[in-house]
Amino acid sequence: MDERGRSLKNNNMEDDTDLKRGPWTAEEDCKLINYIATNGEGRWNSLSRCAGLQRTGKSCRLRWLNYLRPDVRRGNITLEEQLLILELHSRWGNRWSKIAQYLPGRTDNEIKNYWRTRVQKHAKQLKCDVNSQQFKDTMKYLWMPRLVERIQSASAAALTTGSAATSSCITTSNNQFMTYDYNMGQQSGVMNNNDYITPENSSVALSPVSDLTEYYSAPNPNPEYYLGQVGNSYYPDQNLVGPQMLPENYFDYSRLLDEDVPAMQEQSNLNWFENINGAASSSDSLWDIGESDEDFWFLQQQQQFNNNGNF
DNA sequence: AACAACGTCAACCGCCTCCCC
DNA sequence: CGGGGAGGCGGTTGACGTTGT
Repeated sequence: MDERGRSLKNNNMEDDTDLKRGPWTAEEDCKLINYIATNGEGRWNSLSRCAGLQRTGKSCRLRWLNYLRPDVRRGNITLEEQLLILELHSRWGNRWSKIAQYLPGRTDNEIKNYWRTRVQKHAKQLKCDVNSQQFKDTMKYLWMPRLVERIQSASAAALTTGSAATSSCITTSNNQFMTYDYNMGQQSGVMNNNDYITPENSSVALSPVSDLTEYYSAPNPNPEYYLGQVGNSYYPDQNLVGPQMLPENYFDYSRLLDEDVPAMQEQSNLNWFENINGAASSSDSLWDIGESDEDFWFLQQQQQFNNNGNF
């Protein structure tokens, strides 16, 4: 037992002096993987014993679900995923496991961590409570449209390079993306994550401070108008930017229904989101919400809101 | 170079629900 | 029906890495 494990509190299990806690070793991982590969998962307490692991059943379950499962996705939360998390959280609040159902390969823990580290950080910067109406409005009318704008810009950039309309991407285990041609039904190329679009190499200019008037010159006072009532959410004036402007395989998450989940889960091995809009998944550190220019942008917009009483 | 502050995320805790006997 | 075990969930912690001073 390591120092960390030794220092942790007893969790009220029956005589658990032999139970190990703290970080998992490669050997333990190996035991767990091999056992589940042979016998399947479930019955975690007996699984732990039979696999020769000195861990609680809960610990085994958590390690498997959050880390060792073959379809667990690792790495940056994409723009689409960020948008979906914001949208679903606005509907369901901290129902992390429910939200995670809509993000194949992502765990509730990962989404929860994302929310706490990124989203709550913004609330803190804006000096408002993450559950306040003010912050919800900021998300709904600023952050989410901004994400949509960035997704679109990335898609448009990909279109000009001829890679997005009929192709999608599948993440490989070594952090490469196979472009996949729907029409041809075959792998059409491989590129490294680093090849993805960034503000530096994009052929489409993306202003660091977006022009909100393009979308929001006359905001509809009814929030439902932006949340699922229009074909594609967040585009109140479809003459300006509407569904017809979007790539044909762009995902309209306003259509998400509970019954979609099983089918989405079936697709999880193909990394569903990258399939929807591969090039827009260029969510590296330069594009992620949370970078300093984005922070500045939000603060600026928030200040404007405070002055005018609207966006 | 050293230290502090901050961010990330794996892992744990405690409570709740479900299900079996 | 109810007691108890197992599993699931949301909240929290703390080690470790990164960034700033």
